[in-house]
This record gives sequence, structure tokens and C-alpha cells, in this order.
Amino acid sequence: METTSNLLKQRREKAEALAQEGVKLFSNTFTAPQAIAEILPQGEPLSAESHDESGTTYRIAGRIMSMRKFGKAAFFHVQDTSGRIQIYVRRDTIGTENFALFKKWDVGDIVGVEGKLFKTKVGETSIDTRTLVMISKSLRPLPEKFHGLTDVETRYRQRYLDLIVNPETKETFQKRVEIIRLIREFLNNRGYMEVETPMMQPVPGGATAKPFKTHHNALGMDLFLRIAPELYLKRLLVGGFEKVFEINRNFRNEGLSTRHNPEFTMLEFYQAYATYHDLMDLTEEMVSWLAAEVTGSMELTYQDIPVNLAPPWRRLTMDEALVQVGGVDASLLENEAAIFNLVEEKGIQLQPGAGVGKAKTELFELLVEEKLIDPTFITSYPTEVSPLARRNEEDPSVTDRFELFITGREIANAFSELNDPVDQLQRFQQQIDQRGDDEEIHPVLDQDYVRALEYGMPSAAGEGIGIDRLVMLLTDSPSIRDVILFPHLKPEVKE
RNA sequence: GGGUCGUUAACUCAGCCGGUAGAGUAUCUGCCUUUUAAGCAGAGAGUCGCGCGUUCGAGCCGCGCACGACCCA
Repeated sequence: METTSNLLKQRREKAEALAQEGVKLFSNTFTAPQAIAEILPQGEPLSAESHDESGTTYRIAGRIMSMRKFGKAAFFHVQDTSGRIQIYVRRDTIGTENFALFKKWDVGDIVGVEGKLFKTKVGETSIDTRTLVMISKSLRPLPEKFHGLTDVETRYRQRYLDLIVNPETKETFQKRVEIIRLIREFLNNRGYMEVETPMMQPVPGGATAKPFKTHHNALGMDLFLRIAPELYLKRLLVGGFEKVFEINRNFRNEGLSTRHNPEFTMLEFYQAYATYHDLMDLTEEMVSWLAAEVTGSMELTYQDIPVNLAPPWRRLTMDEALVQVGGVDASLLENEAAIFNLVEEKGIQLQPGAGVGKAKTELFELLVEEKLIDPTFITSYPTEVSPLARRNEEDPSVTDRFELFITGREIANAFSELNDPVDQLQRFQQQIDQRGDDEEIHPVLDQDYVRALEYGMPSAAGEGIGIDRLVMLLTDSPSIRDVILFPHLKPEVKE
């Protein structure tokens, strides 16, 4: 501790020295600075080395990112949200006393600068300083400028550092915000209404996943962080809101990976008097538009793999995908025993009681999923694995459902909604019977949801899109932790 | 949960066959009024993730643990 704090000690001593000279280390009087990106272009007309004495005075504020000091002058760069600009300080301009104080400033300090624009001899627009203000003294050294901060653990644990020194990180999160803003715009423009439904639910439903449990003291009851908003959004369809969406967090008490964070952001939207076919068209339009808006093209590369998001997208039934993409013999799918044989051959362990629908889905996940690079809608999911989806009119063993895969990953899941309360009750019951032994999944029947359906829910279609995975795709991020500002990690041990 | 790899100065990284710990950047001192990975001269800076063991001697070998990354379930 003593020895490693050497640099910290030096910084504190400098700060104290400044304070003793009467410098406020944390001032708040330098307000309303201009955005660096906005004043930079105004330096353009100035010729090299010219100092425009009559010109406008500009005010900027930000963090010192680099410093080159000379005996009686210095250059440094200041970074704000919008960009960076070079600052030139001369002893003769700001005065000997001020310059002496300035020499105790460090990289990392947050400062305010006033001065006139000029261009250096290599043509960089810079501010010739008239006034310097210390806004916040930094007591810790920033990571090195050339290599930046690459240690992923530090980048995740101390995201603020990552954001200060790695411009790509900043861009990724700016894009994330933009993507979510555009999704809202897209849905609002089409008459969808944004709503908020409970994050704490007495009965966690709408998906099959392990929930987080919490307790409400005054109510004296356990609550669960939601694993999906689905059942509440459909209650709103019953209530007469015909187009609704929600963008918010879901929580799943399961393992972490490059594609799973315990809390993640989900878009769910529901539309009355529509089918899953309508949602395929909508999804195709929305995602390809998002890509064009955010990346400038519908053709992009994800981790060096080319992906073409230009519509139309391929649409296959699960059986077609198994045959065409998974290389399964078509005749085999007609024979239940043959399917189970294949499952065993592939080394897949099925839960007791699992039917042929579950078996097919497992085969699909093993043989097909990772091969779906360009966007592909997979339809005709078995009823057995789709407890909330409407049965297909011609073939009740499958549902009117699709999942969207891009770069081998599930991006969206949608279906024509089941609105027959009798069928719904049976399927809930069946689901509970199958998972009755797994206490962590909390298979509780949502009776109020069934009651809502008994009042009558319009025919409808609904969809969920994993925002984090979509952002990963559009920002070429390899891990979900790269698109979540503060991903969960185990607690730090040291310090 | 299993496997592989990683953890050395504030940051980025070397460290041979086991023999008293290295570089660049950053920091400090001096010089330096157009630099931009500024320059020149000098200096300081380490619980080698933690613990136990083997050894005359461990950053290095063995075992255990922690944290992280990737792959698998």
C-alpha cells in the first residue's frame, strides 16, 4: 500500500501545494462551455501559425488527456463529450504566476480554457489560452496513452476509465443509445404505445427461466424479478390497448457467458389483429433500417464474418431447416422413433417425458442454429416448446411462431398469440407437470392471466427482441459485456 | 460445473535451464516559448494475485485458493 501509493502521494502533494497557493481544486464557476466539436471547424479559415488577435474568444471544458510542457510554454489536449482540442499555453500570455501554478497540473485534471483560435505550423486548430481554470483536480494517474487500457477486467470493473481512454468503447455505447432511440422512433411512428409493466412479479411468467427471488416486507410476500413482461403486455391487449411495446430489463438467475448477462434489455411488442407473418415483415424492415441508420449499410461484418441484412430474409420451417441446413434425411422426420434415435446418436440427453417436438428442437439447436449467419426466420415451432403461441390451423402439433437467427444467434422470438383460455390453461398445466421437479423454475400457474383471457383477448401477434444481442451485432462486439455499461462480475478481492 | 490460458511498477509488456526484478510510457528533478507517442540529462518507483510445499535458493517447479478471459455443459 505504502509503496504503490507513491504516485498517488505525489498527486496529493501537488494538489495541496496548489490549494495553498489559493487555487480551488474543485470549482464550479466555469459554466456553459462550448462543445469542442462545434468550435473546431471554426479554426479552418485561419492560416498556419496565424494568431487572430481580433477573433472570437472560445470557452471549452474537459479532461486533460496529454501534456507536453516546455520551460515557458506548453501544449495539451482537452477532451469533452464531443471531441478533443489542443490547447497552447504561454507564460507571456497568462503571466508568470499563473504559469507556475499551471505547471502543477496533470493529465487527468478537468479544466476550463478560454482563448482565441489559431493553427499550429502543422495545421492543428488550437486554442491560444487567455484564461485557465482548474475545475477538478485528478488524484489518480490515467492509464497510459499509447496502448490505452486493454485489461478487460479493469475495463468492466472501472468502466469510467474505459470510457475516458478508449474511444471505441464510447462509440459503442453511443451507438447503443442511438439504436434504442431509433427503435422507439420506429415503433412510435407506427402507432405503438410504450408502456411499463412490473419488474417485480408475484408469479414469474412469459418464459422458462430461473428467476431472482426477493421479498416485500410490508406485503409479507415473495416477489420475483421478471423473466419476461409478456403476460402483462397481453393483459393490456385484453384491456384494449391494441399496439404496445416495452423496452426494459429482464432478469434471469442463470449462468453468465459472452451472450448472457443476469440482467439484459428486451424489447417486447404486441399488436392486435395481426399475425406472426406481419411481424416477420415488420422485423425485417426494422432491423435492416436500424443497421443502415447506425452503421451506414445493410451489409456488415460481425467478427470478420460478412452478414447481409438487406431484405428479403430467408424463411424456413424448422423441418425445412433441419433438412436443408442441418443435413437431416427428410424421410427421417416422418418417423418419430427415427428422430429419437438421431437425438441419442448425437448424444443429446432429453428430459424424461420429452416429446418429439422437444427432440426436434434440440436437433435444430445442435445442427442448424450456428449455421444461420445471414438473417433467417425459422417457423413452425413445435407446440410442445411454445406454451404461449397459437396452434397452426392445419397442423396443431406446431405453432404460428418464428425465431430470427443472425450470425448463428437467436435475435428475436415471435408468435401469433394463443388467446383461447381453455387451451392456455391446459398448456400451463402441462408445462408445470413437466417441470414439477425443478423448484428453481417456480412453475406456478398464473390464474389471473387465464382469467384475463376468459374476458377475451383479440387475435394478436407479439415479439421479443434481445437488445443487447442486436447491439452486439451492429457494433461488432464479441461479448455482451462490451455492450452493457456495468456488467456483473464477482467482487474484487484486493483493495 | 469441467477444460485451457492469464494475473510481474500507475498503464502496456519482457523475464532463458530455479541463482538478489527489467523495458517503454507515466511520475519526479534540471534545461527547453509551435509540440503532438516532443526532445536531452538524471532519479525514484515492485507483497512478481494469495497461501502452503519442494529446494541451499522460487517470478519460474508442485498442490490449493481467488479473480478474469476463452471453450464446453
